[in-house]
Amino acid sequence: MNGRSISDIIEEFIMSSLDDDDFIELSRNDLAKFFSCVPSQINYVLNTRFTVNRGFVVESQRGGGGYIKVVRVQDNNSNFLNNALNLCNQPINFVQASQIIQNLEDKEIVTEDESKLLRSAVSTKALNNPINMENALRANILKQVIIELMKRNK
Amino acid sequence: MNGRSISDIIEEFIMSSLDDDDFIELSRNDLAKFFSCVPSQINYVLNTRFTVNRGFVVESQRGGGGYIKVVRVQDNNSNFLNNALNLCNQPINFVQASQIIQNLEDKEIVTEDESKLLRSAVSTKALNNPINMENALRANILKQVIIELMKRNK
DNA sequence: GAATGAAAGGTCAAAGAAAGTCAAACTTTT
DNA sequence: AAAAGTTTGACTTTCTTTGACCTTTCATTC
Repeated sequence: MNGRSISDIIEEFIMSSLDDDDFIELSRNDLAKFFSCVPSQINYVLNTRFTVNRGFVVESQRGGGGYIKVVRVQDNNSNFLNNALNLCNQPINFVQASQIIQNLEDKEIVTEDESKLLRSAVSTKALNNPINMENALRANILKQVIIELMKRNK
Repeated sequence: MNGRSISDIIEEFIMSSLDDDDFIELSRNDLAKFFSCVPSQINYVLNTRFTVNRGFVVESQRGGGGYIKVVRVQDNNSNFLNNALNLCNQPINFVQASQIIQNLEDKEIVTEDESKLLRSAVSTKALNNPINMENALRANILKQVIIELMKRNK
């Protein structure tokens, strides 16, 4: 039947909680209790309904005082950004990446400074070596970013 | 608006006590009493929030008349950048990277916008999967950056 | 001047409090 | 019947809170 599932109801609840605001913070456990479901159901709703493609980002923190934050990310350039985002579902070489970044700059979505930063973050140098070594890789990326920053004001 | 745990509140208190000054002296016991927590909670806050990477040094003295002194360390930009660069010669996890970026922002080397970009570029999400696949990885990084950009102008 | 006791602060590990993951079981749609 | 979508719960990870015990320093007292 096309009656609404509990997930649909939770989705609607979160949606209307968001209302005009750009974000909402909620407690996974409380929400689960409120809807008499298991906490992981909240994750299911979040993962299936509040995706980037639908214009949301979810952030969270565990432990005491933990929370889940649902952020709405609609904006004026949403078509262009969504396209770019979809391009990112395939591998992208540096030239392509650089073009994307150039477009961001042309549309004034990022400043020239920022586009330089981004280019350095995805440069071949930054991404050269890794064999499943997240931290080493990250270090390398940051290194490039910092070198770029050193070029600022002389 | 992300501050619900007692640790967050104590952090905020210390931060705002610091305000313009570059150091503040406080009594661990009094603070703990004030916030109705155990004294070691103060240490927890100090250890997790007022770290060197975040630009603080904590000094203390035991015994009668003991105290805890939280000092904001200042450092010129080129020193700081050099230090940061050196840090990048070892693997860096996201928390560490994030602290470095925060410092860049605090020192006004990057804008708040830029620091958000950078954080997203080195986020665990961005660097999660790779097995020596530069392009896929880069795509992933860009994806994160774009998501970040979507948050701009609402 | 050494011994002592109180007054700080320090450490560390266990317990607690969230949230995350993943796969199995179930339901609905095609 | 197969595929797709949903629900559930056991297990994991992360972050915070708490308390018992330790160390250092200062002020007395002998």
